Amino acid sequence: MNTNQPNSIPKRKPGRPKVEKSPTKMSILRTGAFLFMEVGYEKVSLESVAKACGITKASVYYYFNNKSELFTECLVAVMTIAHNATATILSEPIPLKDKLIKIAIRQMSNAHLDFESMMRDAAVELSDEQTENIRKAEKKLHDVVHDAFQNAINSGEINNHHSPIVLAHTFVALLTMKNHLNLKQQQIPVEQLVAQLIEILWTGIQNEG
Amino acid sequence: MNTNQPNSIPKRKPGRPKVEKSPTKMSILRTGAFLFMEVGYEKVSLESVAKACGITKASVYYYFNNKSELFTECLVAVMTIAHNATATILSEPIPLKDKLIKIAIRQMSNAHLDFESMMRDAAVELSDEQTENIRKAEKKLHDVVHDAFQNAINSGEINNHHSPIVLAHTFVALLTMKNHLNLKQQQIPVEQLVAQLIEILWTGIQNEG
Amino acid sequence: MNTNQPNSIPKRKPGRPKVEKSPTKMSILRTGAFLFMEVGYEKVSLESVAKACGITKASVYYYFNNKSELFTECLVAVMTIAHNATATILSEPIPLKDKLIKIAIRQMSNAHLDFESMMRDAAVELSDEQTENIRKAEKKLHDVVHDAFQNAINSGEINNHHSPIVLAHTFVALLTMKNHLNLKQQQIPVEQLVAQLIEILWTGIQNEG
Amino acid sequence: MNTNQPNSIPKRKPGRPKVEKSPTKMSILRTGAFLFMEVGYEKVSLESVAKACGITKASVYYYFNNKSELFTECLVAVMTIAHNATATILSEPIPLKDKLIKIAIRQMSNAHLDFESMMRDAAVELSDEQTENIRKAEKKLHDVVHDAFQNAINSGEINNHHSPIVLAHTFVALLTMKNHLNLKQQQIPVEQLVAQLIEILWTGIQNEG
DNA sequence: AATGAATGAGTGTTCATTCAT
DNA sequence: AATGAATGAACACTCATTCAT
Repeated sequence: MNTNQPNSIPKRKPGRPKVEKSPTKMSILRTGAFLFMEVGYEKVSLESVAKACGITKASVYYYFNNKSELFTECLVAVMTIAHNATATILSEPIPLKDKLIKIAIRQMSNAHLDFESMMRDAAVELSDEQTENIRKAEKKLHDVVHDAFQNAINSGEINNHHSPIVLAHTFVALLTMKNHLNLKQQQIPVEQLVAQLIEILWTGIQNEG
Repeated sequence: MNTNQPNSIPKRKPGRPKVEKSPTKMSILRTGAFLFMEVGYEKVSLESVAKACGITKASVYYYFNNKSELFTECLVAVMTIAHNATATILSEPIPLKDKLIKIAIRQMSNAHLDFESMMRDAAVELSDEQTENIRKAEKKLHDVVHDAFQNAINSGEINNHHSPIVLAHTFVALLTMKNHLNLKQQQIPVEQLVAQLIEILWTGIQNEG
Repeated sequence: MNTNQPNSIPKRKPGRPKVEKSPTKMSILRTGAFLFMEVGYEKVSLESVAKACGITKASVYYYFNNKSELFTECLVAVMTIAHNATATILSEPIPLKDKLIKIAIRQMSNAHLDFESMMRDAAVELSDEQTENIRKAEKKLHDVVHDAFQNAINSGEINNHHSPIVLAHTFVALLTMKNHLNLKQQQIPVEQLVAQLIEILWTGIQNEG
Repeated sequence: MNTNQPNSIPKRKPGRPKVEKSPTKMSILRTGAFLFMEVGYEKVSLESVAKACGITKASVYYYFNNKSELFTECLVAVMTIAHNATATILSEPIPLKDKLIKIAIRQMSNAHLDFESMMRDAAVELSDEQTENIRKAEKKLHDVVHDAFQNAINSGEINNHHSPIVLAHTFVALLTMKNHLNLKQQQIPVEQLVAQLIEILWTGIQNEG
């Protein structure tokens, strides 16, 4: 580009250039996501997020207009990551049952709250648009599981006694069990727990061929 | 009151004595239980409990030392009631599968939060003793289900591929699905949902005899 | 009242009886009124009101649900007092001109902001009902002045060249002049200032009889 | 820049030089003046000024050291403009009464806050020097009115019953009435309102010759 | 010349808790 | 038995101001 051509001087934006994806913003997102998943919407104060990032509350507001907006962006990020990881596993050339086990282990290893509980907690403060955005990200996650069950039904890998919708929800419901069990004394290793859960589910849906 | 005066000996009423707890205290317990189950620990203010009872905040403190104590007593009450109802159903002379369905329908018909989510919400504010008290009440509920599964295994009604502990937890985990599904568009009637869920579980554990 | 009659025991309300017009509440009202009139809505923080009363911010909230409610009650109180004082003066058996002077002196001696400026300041935060309440109290003040001018026109005490509406507003507008003059160096004694102002107004409206 | 190099002597443009102030600074001044007059000192955030100018908050600080300085310069500018306009009208060869009407109409047509209310709003944050600067600009406006009244008294156009100081202030006070009336239901056309107000004032001060 | 980043001080509001009555 | 009064600690959010780039 020739800056000497009088008619087409490409005006370089004045002032300090913006950093691509500000590390501070990323730090807030990561910390927020972790905290929200850990203790829920209400119990996370912006002060705590800031402190965990080593910055000030006001700085959080520099990047996010308010708490519900931060929450939304954090949740969408988490959902997107979970979706990608799940989709990757589902596309592997292994039996569905093994995929389900891998997904369950991964999910349960991430300490986090039950998704619906958290949404209920945040519900009153989220705008319709924000709720929709999170739901959209969540639906993508569900859809990828739903499709996997649908395909398995079509290919005869599992029987067609149950709608893939219910199967997907059942699978997700089982994933929350880790929280139920973890908080009590009986510490069962994740792998073992997953194995048993999937076994139960699988016996109920497998094709007897 | 002078108990020595012959005329004023407080005659102990014959028959089963009424519950000794003052009606006000009972009212607080009932209201608190409902509200806590409805919206969780943090979102229930003592002011709201008082107002719902038609009394003042200070009156709540007259009967309960603090919020966590009220919470504890409410939860223990709820658990005890649920335990009794469950035990009654389990003692009926019908197949285990039908019992599970009856229990599931009853549980899901009571709109309420996921138990574990609520405990996590309240966790930081509960003393160890309070947590233990609630857990004890909850354990009684689980035990009664656990015993039912154990008996079914012993009697051969279901297979012995899975530990009764996991079965009990799986069963309880499935019970929380109502919340997951209800919050979304697809409104499925409780009975139908229960039927499908128990069907899946049952196929996984029934004895093939 | 006979408390022995079993059917009509006048239940004495339980608990600590409420003080008639709580001195604390009165103190808040007085202090708030003074501060609001002195520096306007936004610049008065509830913290400052509380401190001026020797209590805590939370205590202010014990008596008033929020800032706008406190503001409303303060303003209505001020307006009511001003109305009563004005009405009293207007009912005295002296010439209208003298009444106007007395009113003006009283008004100007109370240091306060221009009423409309303050309302504009508070406007965005007041509910429609609150605004209406204040306006109602203000209207009573204006009406009593308006009626006085109307009567004077009817009785021929002043000419009928101007509508009583405009006369009332002109009179009130002149009352705000103290603020304009006071803030500058030229300190003119209130009485002298009032005399000149009313003189100008009066010459414009008196009947030449 | 080396001014010794013969080829780069910055040639001073012939004729009247353009206003030296950068267009950005002028934009800030204009926008600030408008906003301050519209909603007062406190309610104008530097963010809003910047956004209205299409620049950043930090840029405002590049041209003005702080908010009170911006306010001061804005107000002085407004006052100067008002002074010039008023002086122009007063120098026209028409009767004083007509001049007053023209001035009043012009003033009332510019939607803005009462000047004194705004000064009181900003008072605590202005340095003595800043306050003085604004007052000086305002005084020039008052003086030109004051002189007009003085001249009218000297020439016998109006009577000498009132000091020109009070007359000037009375005139200015009447100018604020628009705000008082506009905010209520009775919408009176500016011209009609002005006519009535000046009529009252005029009857009170005219010479009966 | 102009900006992105960051902050400290303050504001309205809520709520569990205490205490004298 | 029940209540009115009062409080301290926390929280979401705003804004003028600073500074390196």
